[in-house]
Amino acid sequence: MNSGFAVDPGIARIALDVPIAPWFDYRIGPALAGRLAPGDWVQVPWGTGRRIGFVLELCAQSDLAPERLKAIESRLEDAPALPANWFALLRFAAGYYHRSVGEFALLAVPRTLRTPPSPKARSSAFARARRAGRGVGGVGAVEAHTVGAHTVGADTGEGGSVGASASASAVAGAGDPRSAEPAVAHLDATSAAPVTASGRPLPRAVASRSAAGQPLGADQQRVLDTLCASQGFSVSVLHGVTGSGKTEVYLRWFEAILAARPDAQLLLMVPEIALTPQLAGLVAGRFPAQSVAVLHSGLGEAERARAWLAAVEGRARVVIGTRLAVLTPLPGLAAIVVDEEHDASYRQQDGLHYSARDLAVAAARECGVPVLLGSATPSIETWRAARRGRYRLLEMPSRIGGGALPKLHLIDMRGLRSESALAPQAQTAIAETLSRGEQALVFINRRGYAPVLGCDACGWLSGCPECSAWRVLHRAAAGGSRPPRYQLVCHHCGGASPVPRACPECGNLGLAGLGRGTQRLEEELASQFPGQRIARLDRDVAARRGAAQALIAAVHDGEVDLLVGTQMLAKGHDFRRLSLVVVVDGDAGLFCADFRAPERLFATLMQVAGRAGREVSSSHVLVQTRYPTHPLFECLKRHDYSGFADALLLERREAAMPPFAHQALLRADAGALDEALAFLTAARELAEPLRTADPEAPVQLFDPVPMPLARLKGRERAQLLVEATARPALHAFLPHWLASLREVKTRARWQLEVDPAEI
DNA sequence: AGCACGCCGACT
DNA sequence: GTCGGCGTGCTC
Repeated sequence: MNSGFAVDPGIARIALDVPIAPWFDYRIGPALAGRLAPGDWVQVPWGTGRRIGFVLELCAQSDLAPERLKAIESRLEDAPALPANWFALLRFAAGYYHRSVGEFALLAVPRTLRTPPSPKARSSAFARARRAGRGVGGVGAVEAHTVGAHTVGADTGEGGSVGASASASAVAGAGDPRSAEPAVAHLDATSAAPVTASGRPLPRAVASRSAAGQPLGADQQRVLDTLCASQGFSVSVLHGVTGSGKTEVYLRWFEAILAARPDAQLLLMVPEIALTPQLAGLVAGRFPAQSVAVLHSGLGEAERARAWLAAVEGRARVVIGTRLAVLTPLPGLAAIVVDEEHDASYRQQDGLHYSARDLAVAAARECGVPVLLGSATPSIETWRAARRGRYRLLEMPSRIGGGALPKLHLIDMRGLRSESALAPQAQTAIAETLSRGEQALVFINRRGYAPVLGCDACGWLSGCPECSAWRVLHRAAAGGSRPPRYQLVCHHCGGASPVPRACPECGNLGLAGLGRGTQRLEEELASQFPGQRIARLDRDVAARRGAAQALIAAVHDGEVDLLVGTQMLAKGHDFRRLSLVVVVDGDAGLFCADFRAPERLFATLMQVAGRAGREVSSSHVLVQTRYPTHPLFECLKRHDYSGFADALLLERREAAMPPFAHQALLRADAGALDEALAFLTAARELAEPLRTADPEAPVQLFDPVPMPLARLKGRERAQLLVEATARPALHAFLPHWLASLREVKTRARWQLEVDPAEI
């Protein structure tokens, strides 16, 4: 500012959860003049109602005519202050994903706290959430579900034997907040040397001691020492095999930071809701329960508001959460861990698209703190950054306690004509495993009874009327002795229909389910292995609250011999008596159109293989495949993620595909495919004068095409891929393009996705 | 995105 | 005669 005159900030730019503009200008009335600052929460009139938003900045003038501006109604006096580093993150997110700050800001705020209070409410939503939080602790919701020692101690996969056995005693206290000893209190006073937010190196003595009291393995200690020496912003990748004890490293690092700086806040991000209760239970056992806050979409509104406020007001030391948690304002943020960083659930797919993993790195940068990305199979983007030296690579190549990784065998399914889902070798292996009193897991990534119902006379198949997909044959829960009932369910729109008595095309009565899913596999196994206790876990089973937890507990208690399930089983659970894993369809996605499919398959197989043998003497993984010579399996057999990823990077570089190209996807949907395609064609033409502006860094646009799942919920969908070899070129092009797209008159709905996951 | 208004079919 | 379907249009 070179003006000698004070600017009269008569206008406030307000962030609102409305996607039509990056901010909205409001007049500051006399009552609020001089009392408003960026970061303040305000209530403003909006249309016929009112909304809650934040002050982004104050200014003297608006682009809008003064008579179109409304005045701010009030400032929310008891709302928490929002840290500046949070706004920096929001600005980055809004710029990167080309959305408004308000959309990201208000997405992160629990609904109860951003809903204008009804006139009859006696106290504010903030006051209520604070009252509820006092004395109960942020982790309250977790304790209620996971006090049982078997559930908590045994389920946290990466804890490995160190973490798991340690938690058995720690968690006994976690159920009762009064007896949960604060882990940091055990650390000696000399360790309390204060460090700044960016952190001076911590004494080794601090890092190697913890409430768990068991020594770390050499790999773990080396990684921990490196992490504790981190100063300021840095990105580390913890590449550790399943069972190498990554969780224990995270917790020791957090303990060390808190010992040096008791007011620090740590963010632990986890991929799935299913994993949070177990992990939260473990963490609550290691830190004072009242200082742990859990944030995921499965929480009730009140619980969420309470945990969020505890985090925002700095009362929570450790915040555990799923992807949404990355947008939580944390005034004392000192470090971030992204566990299973490759996991697809870090990507928000519908509505506002973002990668929570990437935003975690951005948040760390904005706050000047270290971030750790942990995985047994890092994403290819992360792996490349590590290979280039942009991220620091930390390796934990072996299981703790010298445990052996499972031995992997391929079963060649070519020429095998069997009614059974399992090859004879697999059946024999299961029988032998069960006879030794050990457990076996059969993995099939397809839920339901059969993927499609078909007519054997005319070839009719059970298509979904709303989507370009088959309706899957599902067996409804059998009621007592009644025969099982079936229905057809679309896995995309959720639409269900009764199974027709006869073929709707030709009237033939011979309708049959084609192929198999978890339900049919369970049925087959029951007849092949009579007398064995068989359990199934998939999304249908887990839909009932508490069912998944109960089933997992039963497996741990040895009440299950044979386990059938989908992806859900592959994540995090550490089944110590499990010595055999059979993958029914090891080829799923191997030749899929999506170029990321092999990466996902490798991660899934590696993960499901990792379930086996953490406590048995030897364990085996059998992968049934029709392509036993595929190089992916060669790497998998050697547990050689690096080799696989390096080869993949080479391929991607030659094909100029991500991460060597940067992409954005314009998606449109309409009642008719032509409408969606017409919009995208117009969009492509509008891009022409913009993309040639800089011939040195070209942006390339492909032809508009129908999406792989062209029809969804009755809407026809199409997409247009935009690609550039340099990210700045792409991001320079997009704002101009988006501005011109907003002028297009179309009935199609559209949205831009930066760094699309699937193409 | 919400949430209004507005114009046409099956119910108390 | 109303309730309610979702098409269109606006929000600082």
